[in-house]
Amino acid sequence: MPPTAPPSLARRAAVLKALAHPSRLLITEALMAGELCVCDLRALVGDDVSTVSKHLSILRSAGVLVSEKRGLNVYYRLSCNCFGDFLNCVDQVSPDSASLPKPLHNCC
Amino acid sequence: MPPTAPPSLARRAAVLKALAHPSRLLITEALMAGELCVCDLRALVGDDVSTVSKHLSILRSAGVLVSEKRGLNVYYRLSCNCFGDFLNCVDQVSPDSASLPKPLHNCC
DNA sequence: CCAATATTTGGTTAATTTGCCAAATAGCCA
DNA sequence: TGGCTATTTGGCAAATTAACCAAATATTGG
Repeated sequence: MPPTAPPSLARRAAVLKALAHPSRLLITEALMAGELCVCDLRALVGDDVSTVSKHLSILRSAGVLVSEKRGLNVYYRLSCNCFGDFLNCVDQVSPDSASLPKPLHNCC
Repeated sequence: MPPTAPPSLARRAAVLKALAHPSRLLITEALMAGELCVCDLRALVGDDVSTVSKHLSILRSAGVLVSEKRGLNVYYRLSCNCFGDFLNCVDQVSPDSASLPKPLHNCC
């Protein structure tokens, strides 16, 4: 077997699932500019702190984010800096294939 | 407003949600090699045909896949060819940050 | 040590998602 | 036309997810 095990379907899906929520994606996009503490992210998202904390927990256990406690605050940042390209691909997906005249070759 | 509206959070999240399921991701990966009909995909996934059809419907309405009917069969293919790079980013996310000794700089 | 602040965890309820079955729809050919 | 095959749709029960409140935990400073 290879030194790095082939990425399993479940593992890839878990990462995508972590990102597939508006609040969690908003958090991830915000962290592309640099680390933020939970209180910053709470203000950004607007939900209850406990809700935001659970979103962060999901992103962290999926490996998307890493955290570091400094004083009273916990700072979160992206574990990878490839999310820009990642989102570029997401954005290349057409707004809604059902609404397009031609079903094929929507983009790229 | 720009000719291409800025990609909304909800729109991006919807695309990711469509991909964030093991069966749907398996389908998407399989289609990277070229189009397949529903019966091929049913055999690949192993679920009931109606279940596979619903997965395909979700992927199509998210804009990830496009379909074309030829004869009795419906063929599905990717709307974009950027998914290879896309999955590379997903795979760069560490297996589980919680299991790593150091919380920072997991990858990239 | 005690109080104050920041974050996480537990628990509950509502909403969404999943996957199966059965039935409907569509295209092909005898 | 009638039957056959492929796919989609409707409906339902089980499982999962989301968001809130309350309570627990951790850290700093007086």
